[in-house]
Amino acid sequence: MPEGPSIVILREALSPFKGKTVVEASGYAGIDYTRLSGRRITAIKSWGKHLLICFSGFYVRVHLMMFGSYFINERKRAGNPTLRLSFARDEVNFHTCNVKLFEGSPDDTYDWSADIMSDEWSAAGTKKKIKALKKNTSVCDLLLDQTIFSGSGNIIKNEVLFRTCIHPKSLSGSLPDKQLNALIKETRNYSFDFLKWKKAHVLAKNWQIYTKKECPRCQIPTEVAYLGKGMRITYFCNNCQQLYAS
DNA sequence: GATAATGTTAGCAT
DNA sequence: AATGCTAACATTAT
Repeated sequence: MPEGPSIVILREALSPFKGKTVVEASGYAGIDYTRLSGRRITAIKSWGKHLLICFSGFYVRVHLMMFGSYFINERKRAGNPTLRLSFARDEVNFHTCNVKLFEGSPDDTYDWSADIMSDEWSAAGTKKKIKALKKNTSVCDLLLDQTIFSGSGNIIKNEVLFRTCIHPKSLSGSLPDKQLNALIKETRNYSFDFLKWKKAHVLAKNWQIYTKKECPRCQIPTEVAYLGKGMRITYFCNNCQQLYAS
């Protein structure tokens, strides 16, 4: 389900629970659920694909992975939740996700400037991190690297490379400054389009290259390949996406 | 019913 | 020591 923008939607949906006290927590994540009982939620935050439910002195990280789902004041038909938070009048259920409790505050460990959806996101900081990478890092891996583009996923990768006319087999160290800047800027920009379209339930309708059989610019058939370390599916146009890999 | 898909990481191997 | 690869996990639509 989730790339960064989808987690922003989740964070916003849970924002009314800030200040509320957890009456009981349960599930099969294996965390110490008793820690949450009677504790007040101090903040609902997110970092990339991580949802952070914050309490005084600790926080719970929820990662929806590939198939995670959540239900607010309703329950999934089948299956037990990984995490259930029961409040006086409400209930939140998370299914099929990775849940972990951390001591301290998210500020201790998270680099907010890496989060493509954050107010603190930094283009300059992102560029600096990319420059520090090996020059032969593929742009496919780059756009899925959560320490650099926290929240970017496979859809964002595909659409951003198409929008910036960069061939997915390009290497980070071979990108001219102009293209590198465009890549960084467009990753954030598209992510906010993603958020807007996801909220309006028209995300897939606005895909230009992802899952497409034909390039919307050239009308020639798109290429499909499994690229990068993770061999993730990649759609691109061989004609209008320029290869930088000298 | 098989397949593949918006993801990550522990653990082993090099 | 650092890097790389694989298996594992879990759900749902096609």
